[in-house]
Amino acid sequence: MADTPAAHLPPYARIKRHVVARIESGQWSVTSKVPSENQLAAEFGVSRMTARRALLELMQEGWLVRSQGLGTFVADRKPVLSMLEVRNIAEEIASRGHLYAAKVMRMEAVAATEAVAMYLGIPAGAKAFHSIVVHIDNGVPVQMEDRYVSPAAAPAYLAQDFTRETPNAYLTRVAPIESVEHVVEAVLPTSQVARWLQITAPEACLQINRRTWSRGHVASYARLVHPGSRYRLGGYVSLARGAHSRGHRT
Amino acid sequence: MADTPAAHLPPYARIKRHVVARIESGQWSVTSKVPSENQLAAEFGVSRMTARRALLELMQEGWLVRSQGLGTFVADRKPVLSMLEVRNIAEEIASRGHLYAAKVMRMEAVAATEAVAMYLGIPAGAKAFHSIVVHIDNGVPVQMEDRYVSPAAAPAYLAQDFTRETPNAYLTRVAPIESVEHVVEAVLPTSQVARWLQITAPEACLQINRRTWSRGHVASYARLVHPGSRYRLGGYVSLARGAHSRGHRT
DNA sequence: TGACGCTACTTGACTATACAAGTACAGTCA
DNA sequence: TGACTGTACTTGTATAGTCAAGTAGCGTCA
Repeated sequence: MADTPAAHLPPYARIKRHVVARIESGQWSVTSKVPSENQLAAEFGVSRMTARRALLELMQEGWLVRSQGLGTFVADRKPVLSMLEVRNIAEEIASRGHLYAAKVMRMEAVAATEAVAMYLGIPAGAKAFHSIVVHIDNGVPVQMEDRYVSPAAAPAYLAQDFTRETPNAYLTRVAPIESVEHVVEAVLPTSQVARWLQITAPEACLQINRRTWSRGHVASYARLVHPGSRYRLGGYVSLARGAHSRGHRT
Repeated sequence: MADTPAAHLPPYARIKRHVVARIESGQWSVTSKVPSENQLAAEFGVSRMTARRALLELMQEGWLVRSQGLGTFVADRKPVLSMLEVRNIAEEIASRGHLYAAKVMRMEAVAATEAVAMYLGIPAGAKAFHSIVVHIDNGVPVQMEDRYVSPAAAPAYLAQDFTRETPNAYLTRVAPIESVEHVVEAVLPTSQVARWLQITAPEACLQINRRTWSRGHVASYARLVHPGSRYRLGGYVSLARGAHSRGHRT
């Protein structure tokens, strides 16, 4: 798709089209760096805010991945799914939650941030248990979970470990995914996460925010970063924004 | 969820929290009007662009519905789905595509816009067949489809009708939904659409962009506005942004 | 070697302003 | 009555600048 003549597109849309054309033609391949806001602004003779808007929208649409201080990169995109695939994948996800082994890398009590508190249904600043869990599949780390658990709803087999802070990794089982809150695809792993997942290049990761329930209560709010598994979990089940009466995206 | 103390939230986030709190507490009910950008800016002592950002993000997150010239309204939201529900709904959608009757309200040959051309894989400005289809369920109009069909891929039973422009409504069958391109929920029906769907209040509609295939080619690109059916189609199957090598959101 | 600080560059947040474009409504006029 | 016009208000697009915050790379120094 080449740059076709104007057709009265506003500047920000023209920049979007330009970037999409470069990506689709393969000139800018996956994970390669995209010109910065200032570079695009200069190239198109617009202000930085206009170039910025184009890049932000393309990020939301899944074309790009952005990171403060690093830059903007071409995201890894997946094809549209048929209803049949949706059904099969939903089935698999619903059934295979216990298949992985997992290592808990870190565990500590923290004060819940605004977002975490909202998901857990506790006041902001209240104590929550934070653990970092790396999921292992056939010896390969495929998924990293940044898990927050409300103290009241902590399952028994984990609660004992929360009483002491343990820097050592140990194995635990993984709860099945019961529902998906929402999915954010525009994520670059932090250096820490990249190390855990053995990522070298700036590879676009998948970020899933999910909630699990225990005895009818919200038990945990987790963010998954999940670059290398067979199914890219969240991308397939990205469906619901919002929740019953609480919970949002910020 | 009341307005809890600051916690170093940037202004735009504080406005978002304020609006969400009003919605969740029921002070601002569904489809009721939200303060305008200027009103919020004055109330919070920020510039219009900052208030605007808050409203725009809340729109993307499904809290609000906006329309130029009209204003901003509280959107109708749905609960998070379990994997089980996803499976069931995907199954139903995949199987019930032929259940509806439909009326074609208008049919004419038009020049494809940038977006339509991209979806159909034809050059912008090339001729496409545009029809407006209203779907009937038990005598009630539940869905309106703004359908573009590439002339090369037009199915035989429709092609004959494309040769003549017909202002008269007539019944046709509805092709099953094979896949979903993406879903936009933040939509107010135009006055025309509202009339067809017999909507009186400014009710938030569901907009689905989908593509169907015919003999391996992209046959049509349709936008569905879908307020009243039992399952709110797109909201449940909103999953894939982007496509194989073409197609985007703008 | 390792810790530190500096610089250059990136995105994030925000201001204040301007004009364009779409909607609703009241008023005018044939 | 019906068509038209102007006004007020809304969101959409864009500018040009500021400062904050995060990252990488370099050199310095103990």
